[in-house]
Amino acid sequence: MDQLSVTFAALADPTRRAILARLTEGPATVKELSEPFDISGPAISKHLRVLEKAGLITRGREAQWRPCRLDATPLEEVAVWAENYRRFWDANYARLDALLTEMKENDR
Amino acid sequence: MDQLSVTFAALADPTRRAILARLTEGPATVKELSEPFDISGPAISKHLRVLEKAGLITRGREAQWRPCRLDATPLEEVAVWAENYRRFWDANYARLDALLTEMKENDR
DNA sequence: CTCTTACCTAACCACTTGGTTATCTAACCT
DNA sequence: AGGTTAGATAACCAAGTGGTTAGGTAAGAG
Repeated sequence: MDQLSVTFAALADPTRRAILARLTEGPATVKELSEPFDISGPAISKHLRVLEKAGLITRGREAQWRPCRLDATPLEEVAVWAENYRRFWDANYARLDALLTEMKENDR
Repeated sequence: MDQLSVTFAALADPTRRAILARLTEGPATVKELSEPFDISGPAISKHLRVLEKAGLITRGREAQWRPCRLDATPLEEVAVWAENYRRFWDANYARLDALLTEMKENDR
């Protein structure tokens, strides 16, 4: 699978996006990351492995803790990819705008 | 599942992203969309249903054809989401830059 | 009316995913 | 040394995914 697919797949889970959001406030241990969710430790471990394979986090070692930190670089590719479609969602607004104008015309 | 998760999941497949890319050039029938890929018709049908449920395409009816057209509006949410992380990938560049500067310093 | 074309649905298969519990390692604390 | 804490791994399970083939429907063409 290509990098972009792996990234999108990693982002397709709300728990994983919440973990990323938490990591914007700074590094955190696995325990800290798992606190907001009522799922088991191993489940969190799996999510972290998915994020790590997608290159979205990196993990260090400090005694018995394995602190995670955000690495947002793959998200730039996501942003660039999405931005290429901007003219199409803009186009929809343009079309809607045209429709509304037409309706006003017909009203008169 | 929330809208964003469904959108990301839909985008996590290269075939589906290729279909979206093709649709930027204008509406297309299912047959036309399936041509570039050597997978069966039903497989394409499934991909289209995923895209439709994600709100990324709409489908009309014209005689025996069911023309698909792009609806990029869910991608705006994706772009906005990713943009919120811009400062973090920028931060990485900043850190890398600092590192390179430091290495140059040490070289002298 | 029959044939072909475009497309969908159903049933099936192998593989992946998101979760679990149970068990292990590694480091710190008495 | 023994106990606790942080975390990973293994084995398992239900549900979802991406593909297949077979068969169905609906519309245009001869």
